[in-house]
Amino acid sequence: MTATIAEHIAQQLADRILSGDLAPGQRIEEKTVTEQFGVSRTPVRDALRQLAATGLVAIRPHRGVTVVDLEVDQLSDMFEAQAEIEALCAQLSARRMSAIEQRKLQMVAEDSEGALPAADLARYSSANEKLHKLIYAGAHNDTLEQIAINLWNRVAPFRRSIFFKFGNRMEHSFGEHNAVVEAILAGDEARAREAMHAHITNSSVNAIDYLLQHGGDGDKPA
Amino acid sequence: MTATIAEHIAQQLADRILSGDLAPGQRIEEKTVTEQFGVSRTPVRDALRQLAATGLVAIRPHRGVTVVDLEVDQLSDMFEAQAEIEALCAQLSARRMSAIEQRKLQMVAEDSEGALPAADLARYSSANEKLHKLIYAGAHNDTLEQIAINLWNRVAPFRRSIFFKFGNRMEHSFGEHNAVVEAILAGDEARAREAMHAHITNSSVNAIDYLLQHGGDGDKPA
DNA sequence: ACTTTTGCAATTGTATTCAAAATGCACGCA
DNA sequence: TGCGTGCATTTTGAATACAATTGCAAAAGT
Repeated sequence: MTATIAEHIAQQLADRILSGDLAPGQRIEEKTVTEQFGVSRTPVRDALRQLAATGLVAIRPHRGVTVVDLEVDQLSDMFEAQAEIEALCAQLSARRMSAIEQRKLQMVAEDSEGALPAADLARYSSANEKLHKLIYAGAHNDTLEQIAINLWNRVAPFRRSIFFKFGNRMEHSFGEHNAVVEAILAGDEARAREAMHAHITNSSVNAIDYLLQHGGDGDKPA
Repeated sequence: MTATIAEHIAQQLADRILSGDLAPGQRIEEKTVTEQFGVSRTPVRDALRQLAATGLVAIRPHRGVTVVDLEVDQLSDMFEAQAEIEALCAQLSARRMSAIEQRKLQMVAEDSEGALPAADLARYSSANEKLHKLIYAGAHNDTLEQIAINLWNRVAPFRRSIFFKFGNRMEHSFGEHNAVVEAILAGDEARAREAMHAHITNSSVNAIDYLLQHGGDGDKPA
């Protein structure tokens, strides 16, 4: 159960960042984390270094740790990169997915459809993440999968806060997903690539617009 | 000038890994590093965590730190990912490079040509790295650039040891570079993409072959 | 009243100490 | 003679203590 305290803390903090519990721009003091987990500063510092490396937090010497808060143009870069990377994963998935993987993809797509009538955002969001990660894995390239997951995590805090503000986005998203899934199941690499590229690009537009309106700052408390 | 000791150590260790001074698979003991730099274990540990996050070293709980030594199939994945990522960078470079960036690219290409007659591997290797990194930067996407640099660093120790064993590879490499550069200068996205993809793939073949012959192990001392 | 400077408090960076896990070796036994 | 168990050493993980840098605030000077 206990790999190492530092690892455990890193995992917990990452979850809290991804879930939005810790908002972009928010400060993370070592002392606070220390008290919350009842451990010394050493494993906390280790954990924070790990998170910094994944890009979830930023550490500035003598100035402390903050949850990354991206400028609009940085986020644009990240969205573009994600569009390209995911498009690539979709293409490779169309080429390499096994029958079992394809079936799983179908099942998740169908599950997400079930969330539409009830406008169940939480359920759709969960299925959405599963679907994308299946496509990462379907590319059958661990390096690429890691890159894709990392990108996903880094933009997650921003996409999430936006996704819940544009309800109608869910239906569009579903339609785009279907296009991607169909292309993958048909083994049509080019179409899978294009469909995924369009999907990520579309879903990015809302996020960018939203951030432009709100001055690039996240939903910080004070 | 003094950012922080940990950062400094991380930089130094990274250099030693990339230069091949620390070979893949080699163990890195905290105590040793401690003595070499004349500091305590804390900043050394910080540095090692940073390196672990970039993928240059592997840390296994209670078992110490080693320079990453990849299995053949892991390395294959990495080469494939690199081919795709660099191809993407080349494509975007063809689309977005400024006149100044294009000129720099030309200059580096010409410089690398100067290394051919003398079979100056060190000089060619240096120009080679510059050329690739110019293309990363030319894509005008910081996220993508970081991903590309990270991939480059991770495979560098393996490419390097191979590059010096296949002298004739240099001329082929130069020819492929020219194809990429020409396509970028012409603004031909598709051709730039394909040319770079072919280039990385070709240069990977030797590395894979070499590693297969030598049992997947690096050039460890003992 | 405003600007500048200086000192204090808080937080991070570094060193040192303590504890726990893992590796290697020796001894004993089959 | 070969293998397994148990102990000792070594090395890493965690906790604590110390130092240095930063940011703010208060006070003094203009």
